[in-house]
Amino acid sequence: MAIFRGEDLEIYISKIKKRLLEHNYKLTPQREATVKVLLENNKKHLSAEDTYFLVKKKVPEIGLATVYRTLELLTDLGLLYKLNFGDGVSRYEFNFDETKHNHHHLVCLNCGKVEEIFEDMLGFIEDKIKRKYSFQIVDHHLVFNGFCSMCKGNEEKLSGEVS
Amino acid sequence: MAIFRGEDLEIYISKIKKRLLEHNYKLTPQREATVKVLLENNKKHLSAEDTYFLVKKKVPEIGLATVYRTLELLTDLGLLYKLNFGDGVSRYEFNFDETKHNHHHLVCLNCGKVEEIFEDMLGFIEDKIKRKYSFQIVDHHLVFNGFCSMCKGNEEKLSGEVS
DNA sequence: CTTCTTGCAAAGGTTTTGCAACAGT
DNA sequence: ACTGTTGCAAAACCTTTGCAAGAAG
Repeated sequence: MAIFRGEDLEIYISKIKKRLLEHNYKLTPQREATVKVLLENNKKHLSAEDTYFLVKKKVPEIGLATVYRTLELLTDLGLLYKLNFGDGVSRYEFNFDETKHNHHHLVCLNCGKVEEIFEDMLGFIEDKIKRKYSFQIVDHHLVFNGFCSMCKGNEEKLSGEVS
Repeated sequence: MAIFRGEDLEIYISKIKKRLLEHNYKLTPQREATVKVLLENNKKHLSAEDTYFLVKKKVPEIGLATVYRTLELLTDLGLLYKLNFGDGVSRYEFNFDETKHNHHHLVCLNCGKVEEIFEDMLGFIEDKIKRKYSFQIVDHHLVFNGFCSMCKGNEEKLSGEVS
């Protein structure tokens, strides 16, 4: 998925505006700035506070609560995906193909880096689950924890640690 | 994985005691009661507070902080697995086979029920990730969101909701 | 003794909410 | 006017931490 800038960004924002209007919500300057920040930094999995500080550069008077409310709104509309990597904060990324959230995350236990991989390898698993458990799958969330290529080899000094 | 009670429970607790002692920790009455509660309710994915109230029945004077500290300790020792279903609290379950966390969760978007499925279907995916991304996998966490067999058919009245 | 452990209370950090003011239609 | 939206501050919420007292070897 390409990074959004320039015209692409404007096109995507107008799509979002349309979607908001369909639900009787407005694309206010605060919301637009938030959306832009999220689109421009989509691979960084921004937290609410990350987003807040970046939006503040565009709209200095914005409040943190507004960012939270915008994130919640966009998530409820299915435009954003709320992620949790276990670090105590929710992180967000755009859900470009709203029907399928077909990528996964590799979270390094040492440096904390989050790498995205864009392969939906779960098709056959989903089919099996649908059949076997009568469960209608809407989305999935797959996280692999381990050691990234840079940190590999350092895990010995970590594995024995107990808090 | 069988539910633990009676003798099985005692055997498992003595294993845990041994593990704690290896790391110079004691199996105090508070810790033992916490472990018992977790073992007796392992399928319920208890939160810290859930656990606290259940432990309080056995050891009324226990404090919430002690439960948190016990959960952290057991998690650090690899005996517990800390789960996050996106509802704002951490939940815990025993990690019986400590080498592999090979089951997944089906979380219903309507009733919130969490169903466990005990199939590790990710072997070939892990192999691919190891090769392609030079990522050393330690664990994985797979959650499917959707509608359980009981709630299927009710999703229409939910899908349009916005907060 | 010495070290680990506990309970309580306080603090920490993230997220939500109440409310009066504001904006757009 | 009416409804949605905002910023601020306060509250709510989960979790962690400081500390003096307690327990165990």
